[in-house]
Amino acid sequence: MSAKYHFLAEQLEARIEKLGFNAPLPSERDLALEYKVSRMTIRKSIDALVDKNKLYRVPHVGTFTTDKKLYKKMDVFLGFSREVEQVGGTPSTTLLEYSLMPADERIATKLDIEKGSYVYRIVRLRKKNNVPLIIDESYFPKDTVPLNEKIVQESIYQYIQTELGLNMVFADQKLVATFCKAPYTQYLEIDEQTPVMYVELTGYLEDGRIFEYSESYKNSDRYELVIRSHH
Amino acid sequence: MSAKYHFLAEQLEARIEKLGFNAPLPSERDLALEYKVSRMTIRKSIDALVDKNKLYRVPHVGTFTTDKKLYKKMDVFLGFSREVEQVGGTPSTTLLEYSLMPADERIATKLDIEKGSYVYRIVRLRKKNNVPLIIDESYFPKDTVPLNEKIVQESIYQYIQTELGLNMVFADQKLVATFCKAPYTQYLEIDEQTPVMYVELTGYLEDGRIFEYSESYKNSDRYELVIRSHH
DNA sequence: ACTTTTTTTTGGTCTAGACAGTCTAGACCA
DNA sequence: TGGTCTAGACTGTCTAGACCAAAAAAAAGT
Repeated sequence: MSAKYHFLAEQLEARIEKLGFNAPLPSERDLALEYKVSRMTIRKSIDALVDKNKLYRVPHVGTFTTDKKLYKKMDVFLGFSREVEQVGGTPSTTLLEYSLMPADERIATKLDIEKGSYVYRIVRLRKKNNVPLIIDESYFPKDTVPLNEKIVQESIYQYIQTELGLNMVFADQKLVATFCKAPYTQYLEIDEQTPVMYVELTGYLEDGRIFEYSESYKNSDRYELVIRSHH
Repeated sequence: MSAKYHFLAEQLEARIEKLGFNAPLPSERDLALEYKVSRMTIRKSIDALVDKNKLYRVPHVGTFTTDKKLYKKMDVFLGFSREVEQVGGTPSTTLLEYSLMPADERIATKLDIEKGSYVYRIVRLRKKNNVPLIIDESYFPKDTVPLNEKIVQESIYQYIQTELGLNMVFADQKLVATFCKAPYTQYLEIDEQTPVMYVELTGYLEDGRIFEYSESYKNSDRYELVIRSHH
């Protein structure tokens, strides 16, 4: 973690924030001089930021900050609260259930763990501006993601990334249009003839372990699911 | 394109194919000697393959070929036919409409082109094993993607990639659960009370141009939409 | 004022070293 | 048998140069 290029990338990222869109970065040679590192090192920092879509290169011309219009973020890994905040709404969550339980056959399979090992089961109602949007049933394996009620009421995703230092790399989502499961219609304030999006999400870590499996019902009248797929 | 590391990456990729899963690659130093390049160069080749999920590194131990079980492909950019073939089904397509027309306000906005410039409108019914799954309304801008009826009846995506040499980099999909639009229920062989997935897809090229906008109704009883999102 | 030529700047690639931190296997010792 | 030390192998990081081709800027010529 004490890698020089990593530190430089953070420095540059802070600098980029102030530059606005499509602003030119100093040349690689100048930056190398300024930070007193070799050009290869500053290049590795820039490479990292290009990967993160913070910068783009134009050969023989220069390196520039990203045009946000084109590459605005749509990130499954933000978590619900940040997602809602990004579009200027006020998120709120009602914790309907929080328990530690042994995984049954089905959940063990979904999380790729031993049957009987402990998992957290979390059921949440998520609202935007007090309008109910989503019901979530989430499962986290205790061995990989040790939780407590305080964390659950804040941001689980942020905890996984910053506190546990785990790298969430991708998520598979299975999407089906259906009707809402019986006990949940009242929470979403819909009737049983309203179509909803049913989504099964499996979240993977860098090393291939699954850190989350969730099933959710999303109110399609009020919530549009937007997903970006990269090639 | 004549970059040495790029060439090496291709050589290595061919080599990897023969190695099987989780097989160790020779050490970076050995590879550098073998191919008569510096270690930094062979590293850049390996980095590229790590990005492509063909290899993974274990610090201080070695570099290994990927475990395919974990990283199987799920690619929006395959197109419907290949997608169905991958799961062992037989795809078929009925071309319901094929026309060249000037873009109206709405379509021009979606494709980010001038109103009135020409677009292809293609409506297709897609089946798997003769079971109707999807109705697609697709729009392609003529300037970017010149089509003809023969191409439409084969694979548009393959044509874009191999014939036109365009690089499709990502697609945004907006997903909503709803009921099927009136004239299409008969094609999908469902009634108007069956929930379907309504998907708006916008496909982007490397340079930011939009090569496709489509609206589709997917029969959720028979077709599960699976999407992988990367961080 | 305009065009052409030359020079400079830029990112892209590549080299041949170097040191640090980690893991393994074998030697050695208690 | 079990613990410790050590030498070697490995990836990760970093350096200080170098050359290339394309773009841009500057200079020169008309």
